[in-house]
Amino acid sequence: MDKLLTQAGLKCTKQRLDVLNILNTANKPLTAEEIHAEVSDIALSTVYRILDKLLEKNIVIKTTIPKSDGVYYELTANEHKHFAICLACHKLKYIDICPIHNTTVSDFTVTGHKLELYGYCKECIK
Amino acid sequence: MDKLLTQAGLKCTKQRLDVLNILNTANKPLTAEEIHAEVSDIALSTVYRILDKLLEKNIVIKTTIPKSDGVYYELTANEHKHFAICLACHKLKYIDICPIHNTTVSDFTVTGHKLELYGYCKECIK
DNA sequence: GACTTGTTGCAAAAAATTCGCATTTACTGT
DNA sequence: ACAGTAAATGCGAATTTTTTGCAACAAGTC
Repeated sequence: MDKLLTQAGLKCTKQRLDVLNILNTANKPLTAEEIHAEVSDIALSTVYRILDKLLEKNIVIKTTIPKSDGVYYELTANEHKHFAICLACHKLKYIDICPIHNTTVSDFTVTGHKLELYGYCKECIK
Repeated sequence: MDKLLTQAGLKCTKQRLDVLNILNTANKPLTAEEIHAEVSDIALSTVYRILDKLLEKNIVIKTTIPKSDGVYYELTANEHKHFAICLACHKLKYIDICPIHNTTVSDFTVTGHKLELYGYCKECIK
């Protein structure tokens, strides 16, 4: 986990490792508040500053979740960036398929992507 | 444009049409502030309330833009939801290809999606 | 171990979003 | 067209979220 930091030229502090670990084990996007709530002894402003750095280095990405307030963060490295959101019950369902493989765009080198599907889950479709 | 509102069971007010038109002509995601700046005589709180309703009815979606602050809104109806973001210069490039056609997920009925590609544009790759 | 620079904590400031309430407006059925 | 009804708006204030300044602290380097 600390390789992410050192490779990006960031100092490897306890606080940063905590944030990374929480994002990693959560396996879903979290808000700054949620991250702060999980680590007992870290200032909220520090969480924001850490997230800023991680965004800058493309270690995390920001996202929003339909029908949920606020901004969420998740690890770029996690292959859990793909989910389907039920527009009725608002539950997230992680999907493992990825239809984006080897997508090419002219005049652009693709290094990553984010995909969200909207629709209705089995329960709500009734 | 007003069909979107009446079909969703929303009253068709001047303010709502203004917001929809701005989102439609902008052809890119806008923040609440940006929308407010474009319509001279509408309260900012009203912009937020309108956006809430439009989200609720799935007429707009929320999104974030890497390296930009805040929450952005864009029309679901617009087929401009797909863009590539350069991680170096942070420019958006709209893409017209859609690799998601007819994607199916088990136990889920897909009605829409959002796709963002990350990478480097021609200029920055050098 | 001392040095240098980047990081953190805290409290305060700024920005973004929501809320309460009086007034106005859009739709419905005459 | 007209009155009635429920919903939408404007305004300011309250709340929530995010950023900032600065002194103390900790990580990486020699």
